[in-house]
Amino acid sequence: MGHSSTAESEDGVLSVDSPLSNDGDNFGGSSNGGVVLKKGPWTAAEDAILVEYVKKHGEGNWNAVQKHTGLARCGKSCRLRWANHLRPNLKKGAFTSEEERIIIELHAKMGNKWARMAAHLPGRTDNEIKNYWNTRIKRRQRAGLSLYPPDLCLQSLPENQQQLSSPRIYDGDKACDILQSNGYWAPNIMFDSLNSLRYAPAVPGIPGSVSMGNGFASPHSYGFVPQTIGVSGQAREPDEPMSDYESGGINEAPMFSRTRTDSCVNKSFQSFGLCYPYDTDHTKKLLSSDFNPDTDFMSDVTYSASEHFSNAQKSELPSLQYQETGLGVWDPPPESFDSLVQSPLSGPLPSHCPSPGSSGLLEDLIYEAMALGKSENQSSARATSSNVSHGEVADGSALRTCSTEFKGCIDSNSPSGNSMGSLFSRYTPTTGRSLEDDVTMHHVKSEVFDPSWILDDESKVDYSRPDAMLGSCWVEQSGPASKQRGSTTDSIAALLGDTSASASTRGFTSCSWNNMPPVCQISDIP
DNA sequence: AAGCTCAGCAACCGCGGACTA
DNA sequence: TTAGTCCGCGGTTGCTGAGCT
Repeated sequence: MGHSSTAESEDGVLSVDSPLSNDGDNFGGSSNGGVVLKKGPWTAAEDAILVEYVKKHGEGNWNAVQKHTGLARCGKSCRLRWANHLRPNLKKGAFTSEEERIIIELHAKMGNKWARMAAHLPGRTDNEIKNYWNTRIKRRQRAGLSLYPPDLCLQSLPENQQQLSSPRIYDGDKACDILQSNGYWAPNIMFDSLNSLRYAPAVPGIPGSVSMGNGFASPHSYGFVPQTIGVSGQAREPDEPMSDYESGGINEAPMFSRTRTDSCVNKSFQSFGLCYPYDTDHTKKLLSSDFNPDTDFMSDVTYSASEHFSNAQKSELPSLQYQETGLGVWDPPPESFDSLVQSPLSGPLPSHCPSPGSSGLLEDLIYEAMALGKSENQSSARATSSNVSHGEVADGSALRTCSTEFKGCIDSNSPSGNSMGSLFSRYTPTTGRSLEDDVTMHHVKSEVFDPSWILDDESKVDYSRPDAMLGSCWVEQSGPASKQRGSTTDSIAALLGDTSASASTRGFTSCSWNNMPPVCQISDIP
C-alpha cells in the first residue's frame, strides 16, 4: 500500500511530523532514509502490509520492512506490532486463572522478566504479561495487599537457605540468575547464619523463629502486606484465582503454621505496606561483599508505613521496607517499627538469636508472644524446642501437644519451614478442577486489613488466645466471628472489584495445625 | 446528560546485549 | 579489539472506554 509518509495522520495517530523525533536509535526514529516514519496506533492497512511482509520474508530484519514495503514504520515498531498483535497463535482475551497462577509464580521466580515469563505462556506476549502485572500491582496496592500470596514470601525462606549452599549466589551473577538457579528469588545471605536455625529454634519452642523473623523483618522478607500475613493459603488474593494452594484446603497442612506465624506478626506489620519477594537491585546490594547480614538486615531494616507505597510504586519489586542513604546505609525512618514494638523481653538470648530490640522487630514480637505463650503452656516450648528435622516435624506429635496458639506462630511447620517449592506445588493444580472450583469448595474467610490493629497497644493482645494472636485472620470456618468481619471483608471485596465473590467468602480456610507441609522445589514450574 | 476518575491496553522510548565487520 | 548495527527487553506514557458522581 505505498504508504506516504505524509498521509498517515488519520485515525488519530500521531502526525508524521510529530514533535516526537528520532532519538538516535535506529529503531525509534521518525524518519528513515528520508521517509518520515509514523507513530501511534496501527491501522488495519498497516497490519496487512506487515503481515504480508512477514509471510514472505519471515520474522526478523525488521528494519527492512520499511524498505521493502514502504510501510512508514520503524523496524522497532514493526517488531512490536508483530509480536504483540499480528503473529499467529496469539491468545487474546483475559488471562485464565491458570495463566494468572503461572504469572504469579513466574514473577516470584524471575522478577520482571516479562519476555521469559511469556515463554512459559504460549500465546501470550511479554507486553500483555507486563501490563497484567502492573495492573495487578496497582490493584493490590490500592487494596493494601501483598504483591504475592503471603505463602510465596514466607515459604521462600527455606529455599533461600538452600541457596546459601550455592556459590553462585556470590559469584557475581545477576541476581535473577541466581534466583532462577533454584527457582526462586532470594537475596538470602541474611540467612547465612541461620541455616542451622531452621529447625533449631533460636527461642525454645520457637523453631525457625529467627528465620521467620528475617522473613518478616528483614528486607528479605519483602514481605507482604501485613493484612495478608497470616492468611497464607487462607487469604484470597483478591485478584487471583483460587487455587488448591491458596485456598489451603481444609485439610491442607502447610497453611496452618503460616497462618499463625504470620498472624503473630501480622498486625504489627500491617502498616508496613507492600513488599516484594524479589528486587534485583537490592538483591545485588545485598549480595555485595560489604553487606553484613547480621547488622544490615537485623538492625537497619525499617518499616516505614509512609514509604512503602512509594517504593512499591516506583520500583520493579520495591520490596524493601528500608531506605538507602547516599552512603548505602539502610537508615530507619523516624517511624521505624521499633517505635511501635518495644522490646518486650529481657534476659539472655540464644547467641544465635538476634536480641529483641536490636534486631528484631519481628523477633521482638516473637519474644513477646513467646513469653506470654510460655507462661501459659510451658510444654509448648519444650515440645517445639526439640531439634527436629523437617521430617521429624512431620510427626507432629510434639506440636500437637502444644495447644497454645502461640506455638502456631512459631511452629516449625511455619512458612519458614516450608519451601517455596511446596508452595508452588500447591499452586500447581493437581486435581484438575478449576481454581474457581476451589472457591466454592471451601468455606473461607478473607483476611482483611484492620487499620485499628496496628494502633492497638501491644499489651492488649492476649497471646494466649488464638484469635488475639491471629487477629482478623484467624481461621474460622463459620460462625459469629466470621460475621463480625463481614462488613470489612465485604468492603475489601468491593475494593477488589475483580472478584465475583465477596471477600467474606474468600481467602480463608482453616488449616490443620499438624499436617506436614510437602516439600518440593519450584522447579515444578514449567 | 455531562463531567470525572480510573483501569486496561497499546505503543513508544531508551538501554543494553548480541552479532559482525 | 573496537565500532557499528540489529534486535529484544523493560519502563513508561498516553489513549480509550467503562463506571461513577
